[in-house]
Amino acid sequence: MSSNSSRRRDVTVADVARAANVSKAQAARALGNYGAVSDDVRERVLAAAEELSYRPNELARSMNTGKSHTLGVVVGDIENPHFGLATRGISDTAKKSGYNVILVNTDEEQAAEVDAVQVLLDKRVDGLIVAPASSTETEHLQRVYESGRPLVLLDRAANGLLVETVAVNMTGISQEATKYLLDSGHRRIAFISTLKSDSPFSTAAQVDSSQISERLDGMRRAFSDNGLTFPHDLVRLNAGDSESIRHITRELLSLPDPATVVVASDGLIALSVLGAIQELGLVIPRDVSFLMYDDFAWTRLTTPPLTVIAQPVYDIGVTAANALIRQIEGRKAADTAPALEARLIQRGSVGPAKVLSNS
Amino acid sequence: MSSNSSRRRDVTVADVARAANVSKAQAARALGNYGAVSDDVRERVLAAAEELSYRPNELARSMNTGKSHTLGVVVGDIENPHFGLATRGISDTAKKSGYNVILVNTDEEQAAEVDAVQVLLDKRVDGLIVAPASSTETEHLQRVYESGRPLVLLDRAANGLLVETVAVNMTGISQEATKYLLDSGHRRIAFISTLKSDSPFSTAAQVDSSQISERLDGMRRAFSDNGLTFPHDLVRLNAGDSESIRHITRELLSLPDPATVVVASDGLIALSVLGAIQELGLVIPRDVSFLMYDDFAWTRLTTPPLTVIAQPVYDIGVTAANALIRQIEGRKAADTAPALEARLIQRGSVGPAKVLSNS
DNA sequence: GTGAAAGCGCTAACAC
DNA sequence: GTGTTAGCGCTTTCAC
Repeated sequence: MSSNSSRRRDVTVADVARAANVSKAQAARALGNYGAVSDDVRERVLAAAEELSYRPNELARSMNTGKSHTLGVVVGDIENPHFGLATRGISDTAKKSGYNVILVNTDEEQAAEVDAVQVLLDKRVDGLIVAPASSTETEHLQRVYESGRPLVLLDRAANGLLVETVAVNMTGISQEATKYLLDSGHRRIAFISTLKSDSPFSTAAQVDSSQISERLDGMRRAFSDNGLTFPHDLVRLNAGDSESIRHITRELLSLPDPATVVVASDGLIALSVLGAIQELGLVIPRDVSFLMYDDFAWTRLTTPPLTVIAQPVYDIGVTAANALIRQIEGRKAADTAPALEARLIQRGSVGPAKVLSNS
Repeated sequence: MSSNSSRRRDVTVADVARAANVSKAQAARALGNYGAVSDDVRERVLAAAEELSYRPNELARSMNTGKSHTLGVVVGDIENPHFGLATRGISDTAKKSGYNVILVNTDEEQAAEVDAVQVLLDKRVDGLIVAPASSTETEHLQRVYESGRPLVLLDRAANGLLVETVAVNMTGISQEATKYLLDSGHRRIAFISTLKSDSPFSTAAQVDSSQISERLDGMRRAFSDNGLTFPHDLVRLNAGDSESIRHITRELLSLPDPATVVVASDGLIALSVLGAIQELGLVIPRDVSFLMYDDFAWTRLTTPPLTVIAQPVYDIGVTAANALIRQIEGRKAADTAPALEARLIQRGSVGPAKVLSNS
């Protein structure tokens, strides 16, 4: 049986080399399998390594090669199943190509994101996947880009940044969904997002997130296609925590000219909106209609099941990871652009608009 | 304006030292703020660093210090909101203490877990948090322990491993919940878990997960407290993907002596079980009762809202991270043991047992 | 094929 | 306080 148990210090190439009676260089070559090594030497080295249960120090290795075989991922909220799923896609894909993943959560705080990117860079990750909290404050991403480190944006584009971005375009689907709502007779369509924005929404204002601005664009188009005017007064940004979302929901539904349908911009928001509607004693879709982004399993279990805009979230993660790895390994973009498209799934939460009592 | 933009090579302490007209050592001391440095020198160095936009190479730093300021986290499935939340707790806590988190997903595969632990060790993380896929195959964890690297187990204990474990004890709550079911007249109580197990469940068999065996223990106790026999035939392990769970559910509900209540061992399973019940056209709790582990927001939105066993998942993450960091920094355990307890939340999914037609 | 020796960017003894 | 000099564990010239 092997004598020494692993005590304090780790065993190094030098130890292995000594045990195998070869030079450190040869041992290193055999272990890292690069360069030229005779079969004889390789065998002896590998045997010795096994015997000593040698494990390379990846830190030292990375320092020389400059490669850490690690992908840095920065997301707003890992607790949000949307990001959970996307992260899963990234992680699975990374593993398949021999990469690890460092995950940093930013709480959707700009400062935290800047920090996270810096930390990851300092750790010399081979590349970064970032779901930027803002589409306008992007100097930190610009720096990454300039430093030459591969970077892929997830879910949201960054203004003026020529960086590969993996996201489904939301304009079309939003337009389609809105048309559907209009066709059902709805005119008072509310939209709730947690997006942090300085100005409460106003027509001209550039919205600080490509995802959200695309969705709003789609809504606007659908309205103008029908010769109607988009009800800006029903757009609510800055919806924060659950309580805030509930409050907003109650308010939207008790306006003099209330919303007849509420669109929730993600699954977390949806839960709070639905909670509020439930508390108000309103019945979907009789009293109010409901539409949400993202399709999770629970949306089929409510009464009625919910009408949603489903996104291929896992695939977005996979695609982003593949794109990043391709960049890292300096390969050309594949010509087969995988179609990432959202689609409207009509279930039971959208009904005809409630006829107004007056007129 | 500063002349050189960041081109190829990174700027190093040597560069900064040169620019500040001091020795490399002094520059390093000032930058890493350790050792003795005069105010004058510190200022010059910091200014130079700023000017050159110097960033320390954390890899090099880690190699010397042996500390990477990084926590390795190994979970079965980040897509599962249970782990999403726990991870969030870990991540928040880590950040607060200046640690980063490397997340590795194992798909609940033992081999992947062994691998993940090894990779993290190779990357020289300061410590590990692992939610072990198995309570019995623990050699890899044993090795971590022996190597002296701090290790904390999450959610599940490992047999014979004297490692700090953060998990709520499930026996008591399971007993309480089962008593509640028994009091409601249920005798045919089914339990579904995705736990991978060699043998289909049998009384004596040691179940390969502390979490699950505790839950089963609790059930058994409640039954014997009432002088009843636990219906082992209704325990289903190895429930795999969604389709498998649905199949199992259908089967349990169509036995000659069918289950009158189904207990789902986590949120993901619950979704499939509920889907199956819905497809069967059964109504909860009239036709069948339902109980699940973990309390997510959507459990309040179904009709009826679901009765659940809530665990402080986020806090489990927080506690685990704190414990690990404490170990890493060599501090003593805090005497204030934070109580992590699960509790039964009665909502509407458990009703009186359906009276059997025969007898 | 092989080995000696020079780094990678940083920290840490050790003198002064 | 400051500078000099070794390393950390590995990869990588560069001779032989």
